[in-house]
Amino acid sequence: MKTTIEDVAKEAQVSITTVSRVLNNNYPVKESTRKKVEKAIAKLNFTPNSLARGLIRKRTYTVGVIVPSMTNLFFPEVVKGIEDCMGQNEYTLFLCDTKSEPEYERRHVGRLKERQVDGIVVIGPMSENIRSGFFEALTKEVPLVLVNGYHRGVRCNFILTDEEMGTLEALEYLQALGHRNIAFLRGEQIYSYDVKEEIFTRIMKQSNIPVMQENILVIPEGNSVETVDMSRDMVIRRLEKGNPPTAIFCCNDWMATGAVNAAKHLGVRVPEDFSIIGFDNIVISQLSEPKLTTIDQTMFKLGQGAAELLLEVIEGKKGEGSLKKVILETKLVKRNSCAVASRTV
Amino acid sequence: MKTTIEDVAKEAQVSITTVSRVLNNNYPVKESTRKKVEKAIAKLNFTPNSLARGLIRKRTYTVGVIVPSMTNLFFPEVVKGIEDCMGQNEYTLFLCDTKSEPEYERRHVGRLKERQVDGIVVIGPMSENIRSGFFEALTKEVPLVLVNGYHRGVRCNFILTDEEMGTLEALEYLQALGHRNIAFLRGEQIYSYDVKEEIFTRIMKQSNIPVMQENILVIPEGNSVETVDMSRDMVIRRLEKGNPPTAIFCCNDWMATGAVNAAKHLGVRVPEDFSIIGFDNIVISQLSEPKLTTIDQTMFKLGQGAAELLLEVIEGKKGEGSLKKVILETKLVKRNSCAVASRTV
DNA sequence: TTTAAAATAGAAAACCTTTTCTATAAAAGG
DNA sequence: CCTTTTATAGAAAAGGTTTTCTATTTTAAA
Repeated sequence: MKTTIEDVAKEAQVSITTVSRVLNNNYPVKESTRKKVEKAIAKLNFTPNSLARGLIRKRTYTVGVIVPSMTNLFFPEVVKGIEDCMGQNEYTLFLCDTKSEPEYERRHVGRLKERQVDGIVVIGPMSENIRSGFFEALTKEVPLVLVNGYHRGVRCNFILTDEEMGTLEALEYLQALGHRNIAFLRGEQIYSYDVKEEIFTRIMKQSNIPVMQENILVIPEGNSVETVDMSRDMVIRRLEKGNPPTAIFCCNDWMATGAVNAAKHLGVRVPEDFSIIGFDNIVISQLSEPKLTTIDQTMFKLGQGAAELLLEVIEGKKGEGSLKKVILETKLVKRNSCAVASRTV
Repeated sequence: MKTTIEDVAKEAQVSITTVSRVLNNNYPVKESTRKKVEKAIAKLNFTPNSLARGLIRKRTYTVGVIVPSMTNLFFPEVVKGIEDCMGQNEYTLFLCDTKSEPEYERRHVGRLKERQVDGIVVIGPMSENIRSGFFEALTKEVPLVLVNGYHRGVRCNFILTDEEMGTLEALEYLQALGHRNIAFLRGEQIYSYDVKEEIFTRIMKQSNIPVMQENILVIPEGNSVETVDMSRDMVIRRLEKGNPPTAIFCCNDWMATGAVNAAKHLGVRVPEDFSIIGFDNIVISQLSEPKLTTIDQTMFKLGQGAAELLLEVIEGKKGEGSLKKVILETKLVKRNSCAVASRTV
C-alpha cells in the first residue's frame, strides 16, 4: 500500500491540511510543526500523488508532444528543446509518435485530452489535420502550439523557422560565389518544398538566369535512407547530362548527403568542382567529407521557443483572443561543401 | 468548464453509475438506455478524466521512459520500439531526458513516481545509479526494466543485446576475410566497450596473433560529432604509423564513420585497402560511401522487448519474486565497407 | 485583566471517476 | 396470483489531494 498524506499526518500527529501546507508552502505553519511533518515525510518516504493533485488543481503540469517520427533526427532535436524548457518548469512530457498518420495524430490528441494535459505541441507539417480545421477547433479547447506546421490563414498558435529567408540566404551565397547554373533538389508534395522552390525560381528570374527545367530535381517520398539514395541517383543522372550545374541547393541535409555521395561516385570534387548546400543543419551534415555547408534551422531553439510559447498560452488565460506567432531566423553555417564556381556557363 | 460524467448523466437522464457502465462496458445495461447515453456522450463531446480514473483504479496506463539523450540517434530508435508496443496496449509514454546526468535520472524517477506510472524503463548504461543499488531498490517499488544497462549481479529486470556475440561475429568475419592486423577503436570508461575489448583480445590470443598495443585505439568522451572527428584523427594517426592495420573494428557506427572519413582523407580505399566494421546499425551507417558493414543491435526490437517485458512485470504481480532477463541476438549486416585483406602482415 | 487582532490548526467540501451494495422492475416458476 | 429469480438502475463510498471556512490559541492593544 502506497503511503498517503494521511499516513504522514498520523505519523506527525497533525491534520492532513497541515501536511498539505508544508508540502505546498502556501500557508503559514509553525516552525516546530513543520519540522515534525518534514520528519514524518522523510521517514515514510512520502511522495504526493499527482493524480489527486491534478484532479483538484485542474493543472497537471504535463504537456503532450506529438511528432511524426522519432527516427527522423530532426524531431528529437526539437523535442529536446521542448524538454529542456518544460523540464525547468516542472513539467513532464507525454511523447506521441504518429508515424505520419493523420489518423494516429487525432487519436493521440484524444488520449492527451483524457489525460488532462495543460497543453499540446504538434511538430511537423502533417497538413491534413491542419487544413481540415481540426487543430483550429482544438485551439479553443486546449493550449496548443504548432511547430513548422504553418498554413496560411489557419487560426492557431505557431512557431516556425523562416524558411523563405533561409532559402534566400543560401541562394544568394551561392550566387556570390559565382554560381549561375544551380540545381534545385526537392521532394514531393510537402508545403515547405513548395515555398523553397518558389523562392528559387524568383531569385533566378531576378538574376536573369533562365531556369532550366532539368535543374529542378524532384525525388519521390521515402524515409531518410531512401531519400539519401534517391538523391544520390538523381544527382548522378543530372551531372551526367549536358550542361551540368556547378552547384546544388538541397531542401534538406539528407538530400545534400545524397548529393555528396553522388559526387564521390562520379569522382567530381566537392567543393572544387561542385558546390552543395543543404538545409536544416541536422547532425548528419557534419558527418560527411567534406562537412556540409547548410542552413541552420536551430531546431533546439525551435523546441524551446515552442515551449515558451505554450507556457505563455497556458498562463495567459486572459488574453485568450490573441493568437501568437513567432518566426525564427535561420543561419547560414559555412562549412566545406561550397566554393567559388569553377566555371561559368 | 469541462464536461463531466455528471453532465452526461443529466443529459441522458440516468445516473452517473450507468454512464460509467456504458463507458467501461463492464456491466449489463439495457440497449435503449445505452443508446441514450451514447447520444449524450457524443452530443457533449465528453472524454473521461483519466486522473480521476487512475486515482480510483490504481492504474494509470502510463509508463516512464528514461533516456540519456534524445539526440543520440540510438535512443530514439528504441524509444520508438517502446512506443509502438505500449501504444498498442493503450499506454502513453512519459519521456525523460537525463542529459546523462545521474542526478537528473534520480529526479526524473521521483517525478514519475509522483505521477503514478505503471512502470518505468531506463535506457542506457548510466552505471552510477545501477551500481549504487538505486535501481535495485526501486525495483521493489515499481515495475522496472533496464535496457542495455546490465551490470553483473544487479537484481533488476533486464533486456540487452548480446554484445559479446556481436563482437565475436564481427571479428570472426574480419578474420575469415583474411585480416590479421586488426585495429580496435573504442571510447573511454563505458562498460560495453570493456567487454568488447575483452572479446577482442581473447580472439586475438586464440588466433595466435600478438595484439599490438598501438592497435588499441581509445578516444576521449564526447558527443556524436566529436566522436566522429576524434575517431577520424585517431585513425589517421594510426594509419600513418608503421605496420598499419588492414581492418578496424569500431565500437559504434559513429566511430566507424570517423574511420571512413580518415580513409578518405588519406586516399586509402575502403574496402579495397582498408576494411571497416561498425556496431549498432544506426541510420548513419547507411549514409557514408561506402555504406558500413556493421553489427545490428536491432534497437527497435530492443524497445519492443523492453515494453513486453515491462508489461509482463506489470501484469504478473503474482510472480513478484522472479526477475526477468532477456538477451537479444545481434546480426551481422554486410554492406560495402569490408573486403578480403589486401595483404597479410 | 479584558478585548481585539493575529497566528495557527483542523473539518469538511470539492475534484471526477469506479465499484460495491442496495433497490426496483420485469420475468419465471409454482 | 404470489413468490423467487433475474435484469437493470441508482446511492454512496472510496481514491488522495487542495482549499475554504471555522475554531482555537497566542499575542497585542486597551
